[in-house]
Amino acid sequence: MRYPFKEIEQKWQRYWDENRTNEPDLKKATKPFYNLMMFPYPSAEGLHVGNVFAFTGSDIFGRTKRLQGYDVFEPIGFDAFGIHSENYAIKIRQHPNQLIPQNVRNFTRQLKEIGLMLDWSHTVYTTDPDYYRWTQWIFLQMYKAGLAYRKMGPVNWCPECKTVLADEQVINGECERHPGVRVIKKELEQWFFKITNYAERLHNNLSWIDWSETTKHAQEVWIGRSEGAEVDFPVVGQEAKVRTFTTRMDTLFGATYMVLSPEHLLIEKLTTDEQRQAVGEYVRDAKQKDRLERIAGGRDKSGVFLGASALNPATEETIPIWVADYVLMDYGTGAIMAVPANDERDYEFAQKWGLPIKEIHEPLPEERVTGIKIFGREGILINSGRFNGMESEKARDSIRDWLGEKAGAAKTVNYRLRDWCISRQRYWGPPIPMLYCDTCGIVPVPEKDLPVLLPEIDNFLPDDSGKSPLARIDSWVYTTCAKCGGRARRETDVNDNFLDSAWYFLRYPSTDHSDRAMDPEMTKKWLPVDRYIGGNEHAVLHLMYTRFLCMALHDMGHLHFEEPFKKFRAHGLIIRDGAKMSKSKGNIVNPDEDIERFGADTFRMYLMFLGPYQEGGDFRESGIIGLFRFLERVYNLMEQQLESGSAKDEQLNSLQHETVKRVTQDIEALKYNTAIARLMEYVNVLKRDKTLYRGQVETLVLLLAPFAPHLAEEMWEGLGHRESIFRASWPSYEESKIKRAEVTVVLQINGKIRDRINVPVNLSEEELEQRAYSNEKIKQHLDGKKIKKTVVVKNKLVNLVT
RNA sequence: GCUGAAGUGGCGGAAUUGGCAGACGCGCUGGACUCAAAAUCCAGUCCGGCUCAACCCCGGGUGAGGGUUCGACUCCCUCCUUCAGCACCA
Repeated sequence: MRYPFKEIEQKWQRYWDENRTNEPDLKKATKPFYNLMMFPYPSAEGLHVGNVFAFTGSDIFGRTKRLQGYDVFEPIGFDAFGIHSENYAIKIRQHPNQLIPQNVRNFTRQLKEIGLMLDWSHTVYTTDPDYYRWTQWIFLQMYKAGLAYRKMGPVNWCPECKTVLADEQVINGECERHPGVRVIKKELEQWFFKITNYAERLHNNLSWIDWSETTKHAQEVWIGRSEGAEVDFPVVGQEAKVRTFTTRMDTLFGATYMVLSPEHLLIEKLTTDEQRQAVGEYVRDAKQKDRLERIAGGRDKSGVFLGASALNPATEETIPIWVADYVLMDYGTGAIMAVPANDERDYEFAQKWGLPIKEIHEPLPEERVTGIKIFGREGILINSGRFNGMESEKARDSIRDWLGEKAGAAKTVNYRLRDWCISRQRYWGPPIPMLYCDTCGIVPVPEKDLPVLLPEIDNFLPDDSGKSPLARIDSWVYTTCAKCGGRARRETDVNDNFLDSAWYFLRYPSTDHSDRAMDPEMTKKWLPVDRYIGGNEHAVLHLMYTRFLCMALHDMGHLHFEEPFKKFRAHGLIIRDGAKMSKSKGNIVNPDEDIERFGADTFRMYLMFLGPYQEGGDFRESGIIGLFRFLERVYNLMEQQLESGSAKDEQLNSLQHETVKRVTQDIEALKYNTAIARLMEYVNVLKRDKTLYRGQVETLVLLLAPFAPHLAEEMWEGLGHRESIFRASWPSYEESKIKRAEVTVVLQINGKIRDRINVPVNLSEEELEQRAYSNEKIKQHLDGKKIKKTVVVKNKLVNLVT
């Protein structure tokens, strides 16, 4: 019989909708389980296979938890503000106000067709004033807590789009939408969040949060903690000192020159008259170049001598001070002591400009032989005065202590992490709720006046003024000061889209509460999130901002936890034609067609069968048919007569228990591919057998339910049940029933398999050995050779060594 | 360049973590059903040798080379390749 997936899927999707089976009672729930998936941004193209893969994997987990007796809350929302959506609107010349609702409708249809166990009664739309008023409220809390501040900062600017770009839209220094167009740096006054205040905690908590290792590693690198010390270098003939940061205090005796970053404040003061012109030109040039350009220019070490010199506090030698753009102002102190003998960059610079290179480590044997220099290494100190002969690692502390306070030598920790630039000179986002008053200065919009509504304007196109399109609407910009009642201007920038998405999951349980962002009772009950599954592309953006925001809100007393997710697991990527599936690669596959042809259940299972969920898989349509056949075979089990109870045959019974065990474990480990393989093996055996028992089929249908929920419901009903299968409970297994009477034991000679024998379980080692000796094939292959040693592993093998 | 992950049939991928390599699925081959095709069902499918053929039997085999071990896809060393992330962070 043909498997009528279309009717089945429509029928059960309607059933779930009408009976609200996917909506747990958030207040009354006794075993809450918050199963979160990363909400999508509703692109015009609709969901692609990568999204479906991500959502399905999360849904299978949630559905399993549901069957295991939890009150599973699986909400969804739309990350509909932001540059992605806006750029598309610009491209097709449609207003985002119209475009976004269309896209959301399309996404909603697709999400429902996949058969996800989503609770649509707590949906969040970031573009909804009822949501973004609280995004703005969060901004105000950050401001109150001193975590939001204004400063001049560089932004990515695409001259072609005439607009600011988000970092992730800059690919190798070029605009995502205009390949070949170099993104430039523009200095604008921006709002920043002080994420760096939390660098240490963000780093330290990584040691205990239960996240995918790959994600934690990415965050660790991004935060970039490094321990070191600061040292002052006195300037020769002047009052000034140059403070540097180093992780390698042990190399201090090898510091033969110094370098200041082009933005360093001391440059002006230290530059001599002879060098003033050259230095001025260099600095001006360097400042115009953005970071990407500096990198794009290769690792060519440009620089200019300031004319001034400093005293190396260890050697008391005079060393020249240079300015060069390979030193960055926003890391450490913006100045370095250069040790060309142990640092590759310093070495390149010294080579180019003829600066002295002083060895401070005993050369390694391989360096002596090959003549290849190895940088950044540890060793025994030489040319280092009283520290000669000391191991470099030890010398770090010793030299620092020796220099002591006179040289300002103090232990410090530096982080790579930079403050989060929140401002966007764009239209499609929540306006930053700030006012500028001529008399009062910066004034936050009072909370009672929120939301600051995003005005509906026809011309939302960005221009090259460096200001948001909102700045063009005088009637909106000019308002009264909340403090003095005088004339004030509004902040015209909107906030970064990542702020919208940094707290959406905090809102889901509280969507019924319009008087506050997070209802305390609901928050206490449902948060932190039990399980979060999403893509690793957000490892250092969304997932970092989210952690930061939770810590900040925790410290302000709004949350009872500081880490938002009890468990986070990163899923893998869907590969197609050898590349990650993405719009820019042009290898996107829309799931609609496959779902139309084979049904959602088949499609879900196919995606999960591609490979281990946490590693992703290679998408090609050719394999879908296999899963369709499988479900059809399962469906056709319904035609057979069922005997009541469970299988009488011990082997079959054992297989059933084993299948339950392995499927349960595989799902817990997100190994959906092997879980499905187990189900197939089980079905293959059921098909082979003439008598089918009700217990066997019910078990199968339950195990299948997370993967193919529609078919499972249909069959569950066919088995005579009145309620949704998701009100039933997950099958259990008994370890004792899995044990079989017989096992196959391998007989080897010198590790080569010569025969396999079936023996009773737990047969003694002595007995196994005897059986091996008396085995015909073993005798043949031994050919009279003497046995030196016998290795016996119970229930597994006997290996004879000759 | 640095960091991380991974290399297994024609393809996607399994292997209880040192103990039967290739589960499961796709594809392919042969057969059944059919006037025929599709669909479905059954059988076979790592490579090579032996064999008229099949079964058996024998040898080889998890990117390459070496090592540890009674025994290595699994552990160690060297190298190659692919993917992902970071990229002058002192």
